[in-house]
Amino acid sequence: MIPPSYSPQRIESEVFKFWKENAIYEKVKTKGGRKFYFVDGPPYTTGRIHLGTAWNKVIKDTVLRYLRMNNFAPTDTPGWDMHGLPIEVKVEQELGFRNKRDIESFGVEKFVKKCMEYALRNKDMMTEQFKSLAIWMDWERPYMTIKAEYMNSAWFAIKKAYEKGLLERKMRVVNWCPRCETALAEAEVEYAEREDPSIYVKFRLKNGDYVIIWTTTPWTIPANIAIAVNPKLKYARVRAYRNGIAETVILAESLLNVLAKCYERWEVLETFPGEKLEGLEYEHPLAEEVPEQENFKHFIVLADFVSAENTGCVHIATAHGIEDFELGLKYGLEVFNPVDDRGIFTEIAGKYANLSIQEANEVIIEDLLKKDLLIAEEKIFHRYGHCWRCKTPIIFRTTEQWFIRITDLKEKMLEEIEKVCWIPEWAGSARFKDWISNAKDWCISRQRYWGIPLPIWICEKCGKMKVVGSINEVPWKEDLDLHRPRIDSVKFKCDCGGEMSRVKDVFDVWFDSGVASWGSIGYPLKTDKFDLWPADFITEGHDQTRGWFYSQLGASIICFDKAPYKTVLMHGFTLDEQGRKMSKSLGNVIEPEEVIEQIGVDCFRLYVLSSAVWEDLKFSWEEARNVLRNINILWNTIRFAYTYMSLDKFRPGREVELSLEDRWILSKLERFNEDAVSAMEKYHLHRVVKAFFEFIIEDFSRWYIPLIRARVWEEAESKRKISAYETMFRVIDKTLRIIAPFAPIIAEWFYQNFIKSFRDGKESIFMEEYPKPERSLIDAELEEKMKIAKAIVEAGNSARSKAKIKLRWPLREMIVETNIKGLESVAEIIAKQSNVKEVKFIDRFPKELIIKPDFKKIGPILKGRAKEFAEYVSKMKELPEEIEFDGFRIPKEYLIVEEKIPEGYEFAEFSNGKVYINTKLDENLLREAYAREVVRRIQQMRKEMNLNVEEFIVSTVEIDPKLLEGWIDYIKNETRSKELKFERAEGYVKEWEIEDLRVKIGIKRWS
RNA sequence: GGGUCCGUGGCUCAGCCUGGUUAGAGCGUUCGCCUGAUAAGCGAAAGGUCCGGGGUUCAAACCCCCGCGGACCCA
Repeated sequence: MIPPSYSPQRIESEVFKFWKENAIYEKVKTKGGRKFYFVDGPPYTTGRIHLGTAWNKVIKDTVLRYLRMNNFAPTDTPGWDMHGLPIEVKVEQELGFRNKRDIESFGVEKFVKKCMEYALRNKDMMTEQFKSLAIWMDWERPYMTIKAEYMNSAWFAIKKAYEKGLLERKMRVVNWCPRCETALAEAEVEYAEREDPSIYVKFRLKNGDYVIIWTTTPWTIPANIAIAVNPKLKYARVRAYRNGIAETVILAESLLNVLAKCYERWEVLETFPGEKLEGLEYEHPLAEEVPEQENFKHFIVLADFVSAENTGCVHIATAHGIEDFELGLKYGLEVFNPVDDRGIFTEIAGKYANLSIQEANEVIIEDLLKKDLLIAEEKIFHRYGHCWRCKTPIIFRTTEQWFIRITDLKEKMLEEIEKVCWIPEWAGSARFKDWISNAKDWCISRQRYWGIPLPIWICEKCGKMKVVGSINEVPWKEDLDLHRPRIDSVKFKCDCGGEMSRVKDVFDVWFDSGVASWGSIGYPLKTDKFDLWPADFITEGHDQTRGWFYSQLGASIICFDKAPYKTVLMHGFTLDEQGRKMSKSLGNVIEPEEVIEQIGVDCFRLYVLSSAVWEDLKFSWEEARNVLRNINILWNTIRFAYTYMSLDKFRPGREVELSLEDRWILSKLERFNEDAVSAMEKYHLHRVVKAFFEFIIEDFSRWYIPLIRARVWEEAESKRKISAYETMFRVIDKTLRIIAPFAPIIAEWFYQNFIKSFRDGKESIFMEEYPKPERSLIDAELEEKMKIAKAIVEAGNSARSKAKIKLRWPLREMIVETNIKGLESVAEIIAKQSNVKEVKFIDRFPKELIIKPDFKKIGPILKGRAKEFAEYVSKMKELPEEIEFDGFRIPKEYLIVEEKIPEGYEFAEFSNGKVYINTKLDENLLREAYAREVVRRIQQMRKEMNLNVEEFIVSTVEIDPKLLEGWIDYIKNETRSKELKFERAEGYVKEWEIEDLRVKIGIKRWS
């Protein structure tokens, strides 16, 4: 039985139950023989999936189901990314911790355990959410980045890097979070608007002149080592006056206006290129406050990166800026870093010791002011980097970190991405290429707890280094857990006799997922599945350009000199209806559950799969509900077919005589099939969804079913009827299989409840093969003709609506004026759908022309005789090239020509011509019209009485029987009336108005 | 500041790669129709500077260049 209306929740629970009880997933999983290696990009275990994560997995599931139906047995191990700062921060919040000291005193072991529990709990919650989206993956056996086997895969990679000389420890400026007290990767820095001080400071040269610098980080001045100017830029030496006192200052010539912030007037003494300033020595502005600074020489250096902004002179603190540091390497400048891990000044900062950088900002500004070195103090709003987890503004600090020399691998990486198939193409050729070209060495060390420990041991005595590439080198065999702090207790003997201890750091969490292409199959600990590598297919959002696409490529080049994936589908982001990011602070987050509750899993899937995969998806409730409406139509069409087929105990496979519309819909079906398959080859999932809706709504529901209605209502067994069943069955059967990967629940449900009521089948639709198009059934010419027929019917409707004649009223004739030939074959269809008795096709419908002069044009020529001329031309039946009128020669351009529609006709245009309908109703037509009006009303009353479709009735109609002469049998037949009497209405009685007649109709059950 | 993508009726989008009838859908609006798929369905109408400007071309929503706006990534 097919219930009258589509209830997603109801069929979901039935199908989920069916799948579970019969272990369908397990059976389908092992069905195919062809190998396919898919790697799931592991979602981070935040605890809740959001719209984007849901979309991501739906894409994956659709592809996997498609592959399985094509006899592949794709790997479908789901992954979980479970380490890292985000979880540490969450756990810290739960425990009310403020900093690392709190963790240390709580105990690292307990803390790590908490993190693990938290990650596992979240993983379980998210698993349930994914399952409810009908995602068929191997949920019982996921890969997890926290498992020893997986961590081993990361160690393997780092060992490889070490062996290839790609691992190095070096002093570098890194993004540093003073709250989390750790280095951050580029990818972990989030930019946001922020207010900072903006100050202009005078630095006194040894010769007494001043150089003016600008900075938004006063706290970096204690670490100042140099001033940089651009060698090519023009600088000016200026005498500037303030309160009558003059001093000499230097800054970029084009930026002299800055002086107005402090000086009343000034005069330029000389100008010169920046290179002239090189080597000039100056006094550190806070020399007294920071005595350590006495140890350094301060002088002006040259740098191309200095631009003509602010003052054109840049204060350089080698410890606090990437460019500063690099410049320092070039000039051999000292690195003076007075700020500790927490962002607090150390003892060497002199006066500022123990102040945080924020506190120091104020004190420093005050000191500069006191020393009369501050030219101006302002505020600035600018974009500034923040820690992605705790939102603390990051600082730049020079620290010793572990790096992978990506810069050495760039060439190879660029070469390898050329071999990858990117969808869309520009994801690789433009976006990813750009990112790699700009890639810097990868800082892989983090000074944290919850992560894969760096497997690097260093001898405390001789400094020798040992990189452990395998879990097998760890002395314990049981209860294998490589996490901190236990791993920290492992020591190795050095050749020199000393003891080697592990470097305390853990891996950047991006490194974890970077090894997924072999970590997910347990390599190198297990080798049985490694022949699958590299991945045939992966798909993630475009944010993963810098993330997983990149980390995987880097790690893979290190280990295997080869890209870890063959095809990458890059999908978009989910945004809100206005195209904004969904975020808690904006309050515009839409939960997947919310959507599913409203429209169901299938509609959710079809909705997210309906827009171009690589484009951002602006979530719209309106559109989402529209999908539900469309699926409802699918439901109704199948229910329509089911009602009659089951009434007639239909079995497919009987001899048929296909009529025109049958052949047409089958042609459309095969075309849909072909489009679906070719779209899937390119992973253009959205094209399949679009084609599906177009086929079902436009072709099947709106056109085919109305055309065959009369055929399926026939009482007797007829070939015409069977052919319609046969056709519908084929359409539904194939369509369900085509769409099954996208809308698995409804497809399975109809497979069980519709398809299998009429033919034998497999246990599940997912054991069926994906349909292959039968191109021989595609008939382009027929499709074209039908398209025109549709257009003609629509034009006819339009003409009717102009003439205000209802479709229910039959018309004598329709005249189609067109130069298209061969439409006779669709004449019957047009006639039926337009409710006209006859359709004629002609090249030219004879019409009277109304010819009028264009008075604006002839007026000036003919003057007073224009009226006479108008009368003359109005009698003309045709339009000549030229008219001779009383000695004038009037070209046809001076005339306006209108076509007069013959009396009793109305018309409308269509793509290839015009459609005229004869609007005159003769007696016969009128009687038929009345008959149909009566039928319509009796049907309405039958419905109101809740009569069964097959039940017979007795009808009584209070109307002059002459009005229905010749149509009595028709009425009886249509309404299943055993008797039709023209007398006092009885039974269920209703009074109706048919045009201007009042008619009482009564019906009652026949017994 | 740089890279990539996107910009088409009130809204959501197709078309663009491969230039060529009158730029298509759906939603919404207005008017109507249909009726045993029916707590559905269908049609018609109104509504478009195809972001703006330049170029190439016989011809540009489509190809090229320069702007503007948005998203993502980077600086």
